[in-house]
Amino acid sequence: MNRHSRLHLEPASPIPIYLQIAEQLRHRIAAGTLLPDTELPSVRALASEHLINPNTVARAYLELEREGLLSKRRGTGTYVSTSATKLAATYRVQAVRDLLDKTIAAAAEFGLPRKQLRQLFEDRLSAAKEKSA
Amino acid sequence: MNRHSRLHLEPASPIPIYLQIAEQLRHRIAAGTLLPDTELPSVRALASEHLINPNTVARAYLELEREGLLSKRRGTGTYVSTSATKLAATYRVQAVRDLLDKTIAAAAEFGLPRKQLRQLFEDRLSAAKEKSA
DNA sequence: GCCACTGTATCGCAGTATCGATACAGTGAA
DNA sequence: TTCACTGTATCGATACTGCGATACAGTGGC
Repeated sequence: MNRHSRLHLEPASPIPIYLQIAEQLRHRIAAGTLLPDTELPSVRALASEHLINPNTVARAYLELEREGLLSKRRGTGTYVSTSATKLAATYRVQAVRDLLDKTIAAAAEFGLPRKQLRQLFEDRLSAAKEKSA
Repeated sequence: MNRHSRLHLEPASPIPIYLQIAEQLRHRIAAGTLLPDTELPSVRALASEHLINPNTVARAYLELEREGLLSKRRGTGTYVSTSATKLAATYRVQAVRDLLDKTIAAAAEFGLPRKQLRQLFEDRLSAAKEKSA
């Protein structure tokens, strides 16, 4: 089994643990840190490492399996699926697309002109740039 | 009491009733359909009209009071506050701003280049335009 | 076959949120 | 003061969610 750097889990967070796990694995897959066909830690191994329940890990794995990022074989283990890297990227683009649609819908719904929405978008983009710099 | 067109409530919706009420009132206030200083239906009146509990209406009113859109006087009634129209508008702009920030953060977090994000934004904007046309 | 490892299914507990029933409290006109 | 109207506070039923304990089931090396 490969060496994985520990996940960063916050039990006190309002975000459920299984979603924290899923998101961090998704991120690593998209970033190429977790390569296709890599074997993941067993649900028990990851669970005991983080002092949580194996089912909680299983639930995270299930999420990612549904997204096509992981493939599981009972009795054998859980693996990053072959096409995962590309999939994870498109999955994340889709997430951004959804957020954009939601934003645009919210703006349209109360009659914010397209021009102002564009302006706002550019504003926030610069604001984000400032912060990161 | 003024004549208000009925709210459209869906008890089966996953969105809580009190939020449905709040959102629709917010919308009417921002749109100028509900003018400042207008008296709203009493919690009991609105509740019995929609066959729900007065407390559910009260909770919606409470939300809007916190946002400064309504002002309540026990024993007297609930009124659209004087500066509500402007407030509601800024409230909604803020909502869009928050969504934009969330979107930009999501894009940045997995390294989507600004250029592509802009492209995506324009894409979705046109897509929305198509749909509305 | 045996055994130690995989993932999975079932059950129950605890925390939380929505909403209703009901009782409480303030206001103002008669 | 009285009464009919306002909003408010309290309590409980119900549903849902996250997650743990525990038992079940498949796989492969010995």
